[in-house]
Amino acid sequence: MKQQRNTKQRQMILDAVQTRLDHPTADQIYLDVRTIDKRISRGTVYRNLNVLTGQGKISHVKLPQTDRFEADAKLHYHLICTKCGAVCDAPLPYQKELDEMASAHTDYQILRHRTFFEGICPACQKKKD
Amino acid sequence: MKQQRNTKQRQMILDAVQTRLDHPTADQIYLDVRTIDKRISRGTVYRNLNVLTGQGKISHVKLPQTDRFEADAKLHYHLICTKCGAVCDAPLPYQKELDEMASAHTDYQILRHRTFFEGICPACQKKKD
DNA sequence: ATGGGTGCAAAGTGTTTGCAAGTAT
DNA sequence: ATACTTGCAAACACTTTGCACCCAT
Repeated sequence: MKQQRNTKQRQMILDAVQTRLDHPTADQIYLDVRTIDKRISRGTVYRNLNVLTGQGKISHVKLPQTDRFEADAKLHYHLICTKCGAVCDAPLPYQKELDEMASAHTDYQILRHRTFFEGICPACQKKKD
Repeated sequence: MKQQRNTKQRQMILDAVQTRLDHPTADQIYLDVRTIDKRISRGTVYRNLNVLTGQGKISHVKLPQTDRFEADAKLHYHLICTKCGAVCDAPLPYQKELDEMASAHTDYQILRHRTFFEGICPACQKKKD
């Protein structure tokens, strides 16, 4: 694997993800970092989010619409509001038995699974439209 | 809800999805339908795939990269090869208990969940690179 | 010094949309 | 006749990339 350096941009991007408690999109990270260094480019943010994900320092949350990133690298599920798009962690443990079941019944070499729940968040329920 | 018509384009698109045994992308459907009617447009395909999904006649498989569609409208999981992108149905039943668990532990009104397994398909395993 | 990294802008993907003309009901 | 649909092309939203310069090691 190629040697990877520690640039100040990469560090700022990691800090930005770790600072946020939610699930920011790449563009939100870009905007956050830009408040500190207004010369950073979107390309650099995208490239580094991928590098940091590869290093296991952050995780890439693959959802419909727009992908998101978060500091918590442990496997877990997400909840997404189909009205407003809000994303939060799901209060359920990762079901590793599902990977075992899938492995047992297919010839795929199963690595993991990703699950996201679709529903209406409390705020949108109140709007009752 | 607005009245929906039965156009020949819509029917051809539904037929195309039902004819395929795999999980075609919108563009694959477009190409398939084009072999029959070379005047159809991508916009029409996208619009109708959404309409048909809304009618419950087909299902929209939301995966990273490119969304796919399939004739089977029952809830089920998918397997995706991280090397070649191949998609197939997972041999596991939909775990409705997960929806109940999520409902019990959050204030979201849970509608469903989507799960996809990531792994290496048999063909790519043989390539052993 | 050397090769990974950055900024910039252009190019890609995949999908949606405005509009005038067409057509199912 | 009415209003849902279509074809076309332009517009979008998000992400990747080529390139010349820069900088961490």
